[in-house]
Amino acid sequence: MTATPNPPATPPLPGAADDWLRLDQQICFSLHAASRAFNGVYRVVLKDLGLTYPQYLVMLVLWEHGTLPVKKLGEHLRLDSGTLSPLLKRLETAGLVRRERSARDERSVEVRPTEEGAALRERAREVPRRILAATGFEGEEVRFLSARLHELTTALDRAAAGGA
Amino acid sequence: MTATPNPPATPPLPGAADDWLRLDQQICFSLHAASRAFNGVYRVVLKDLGLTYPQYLVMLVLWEHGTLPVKKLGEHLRLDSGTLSPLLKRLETAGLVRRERSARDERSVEVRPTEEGAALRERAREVPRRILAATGFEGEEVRFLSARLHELTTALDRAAAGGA
DNA sequence: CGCAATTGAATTGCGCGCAACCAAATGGCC
DNA sequence: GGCCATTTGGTTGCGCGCAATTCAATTGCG
Repeated sequence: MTATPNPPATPPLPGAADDWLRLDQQICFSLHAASRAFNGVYRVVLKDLGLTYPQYLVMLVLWEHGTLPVKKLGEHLRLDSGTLSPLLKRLETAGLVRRERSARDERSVEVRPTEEGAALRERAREVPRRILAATGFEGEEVRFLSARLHELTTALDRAAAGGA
Repeated sequence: MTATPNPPATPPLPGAADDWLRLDQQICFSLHAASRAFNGVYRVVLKDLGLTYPQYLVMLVLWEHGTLPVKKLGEHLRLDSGTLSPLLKRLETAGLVRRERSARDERSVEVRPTEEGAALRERAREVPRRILAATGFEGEEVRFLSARLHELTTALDRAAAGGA
């Protein structure tokens, strides 16, 4: 399955290029697919809670830090207002958070979990265990993988920001 | 940064649950963030080619396998027609592929790279090297990470399909 | 003080990912 | 041949994710 018969036309670089391309395909596919597969499992597990995966991420941050302005929320999650604003509006409609303009800085919007939102934390306690079970990995492996992915993200962000 | 002062209210499970939750946050965040970070780097690198990341994935498959029906493309990429149909339509508009109903099975639509689409392969040869450089990882590490992510995807897909 | 620059959210537009639904073609069965 | 389930793509609807724009509030600077 991993054997290319021969590049049919115009290879301006030596054969090694094809190896790069194959490697690229690997990491391309595997990361993309893993991300979507994770999303799928979270979708199933979170259905009971009425949360999507990104909404769950938001609630995780709010459970840990309490009330936060949209800006801070975005920094934790690497998301901007273009993504967060409608998402938070939906969470508010669902009765899980409240959004109110800060008194001392009218530009800022404070996001605060409601009673219901805070209560949801208890129902969410089962989630991590079920996710870990779905991975079939040991906690140690997950931790390791996590660390690697974090390194990767840091490097990629630097590269993207640094121009190329 | 990873120190929770103390769970303020109603923990029905012993403290270990908080560790699960933290671990979940880790893998949650790291995978999600890594996926988006990768997407961001690809966005930059692929801009010259006029391709998005998923479009690049489609072209990779077509470059390797030649003409394929939409169904097969979807199997390679784990994507369904809901995603592929509009994407392929855009690739066709861009002049990179042609779509034509199969003669012997009118249900099937064959996707074939055009001359221009095939030619794009040469311009894409630089991409993998630039991506790998952006990761700051060695080829070996990438290979390893890829393999792990592939395992992860397989496990997660099984779990999602298997009901839980 | 007044005015420009900056900041924080919201909005718009577009592409992806997926579920749900639909239509046409095919193949099996009587 | 007629009737059915299955297969294959397409369409719709909704929720991200991100770039670009807009707008109000704030800050900084003369």
